[in-house]
Amino acid sequence: METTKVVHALGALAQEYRLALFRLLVQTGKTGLAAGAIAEKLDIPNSSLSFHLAHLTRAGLIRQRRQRRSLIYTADYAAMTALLGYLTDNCCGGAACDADAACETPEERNAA
Amino acid sequence: METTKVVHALGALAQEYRLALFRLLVQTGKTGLAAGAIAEKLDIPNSSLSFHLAHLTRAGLIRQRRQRRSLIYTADYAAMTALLGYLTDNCCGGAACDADAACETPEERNAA
DNA sequence: TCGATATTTCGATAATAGTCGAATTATTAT
DNA sequence: ATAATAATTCGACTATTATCGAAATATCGA
Repeated sequence: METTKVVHALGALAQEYRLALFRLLVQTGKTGLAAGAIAEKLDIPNSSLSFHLAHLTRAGLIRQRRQRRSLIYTADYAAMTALLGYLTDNCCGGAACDADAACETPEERNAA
Repeated sequence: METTKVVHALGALAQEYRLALFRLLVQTGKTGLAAGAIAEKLDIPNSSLSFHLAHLTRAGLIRQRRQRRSLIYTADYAAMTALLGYLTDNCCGGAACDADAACETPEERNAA
């Protein structure tokens, strides 16, 4: 993953609404959610949501498909895996940030 | 790690110079680098670098210490580990993005 | 203390990001 | 075809980000 893509992906997630939106889609899984349903869940105007959806799409983190009148959005897990891969490979390296630490369970992480 | 902090950390890394800067500090390890040395390596004016250093510091990703006349900057590995922990816990979940995938070696990741 | 060195802060400017109502486009049901 | 529904694009605005020279601050050596 080249750094330009990484910067775009990080920028796409670096906003409250977009991070919440992406988490929502990750939780929802491959069935995805329609734009309208997302706008309702996040309590945000449609036009604002469109802006953020476009941002995440440009960054390659989410995908769009049509289902009847609705546009369904889903998280692109592969893109997220690639981003995490880049970060662990290039932005980690200290003793506290090696492969084992990255693979701790959430419980182990909280205990640290 | 609360989402506000996550957003700030992601935003701090979501810029070419800052990502390069953070990677540089990660590579350098706990000995760190003086601001001047960083400016030289990244070929960026001192005042611009200061702006980016402040940004990363505010986000809690780097630390500063004084050594004679120089300010030495180091990566905060724990902060990065916490960020990666949040992302793997909250922004992953699909079959292609589970704990095993996150713990693949770089070689395994490239092969996928 | 005085000059030299290291870095930050200030100030001005250009560019980008975020917000949201209104208008527009696309799709479907009747 | 036409009305209803779903979502995007447009436009106008405000706020934040990025850039960099010049001035200010802090530390050290002689």
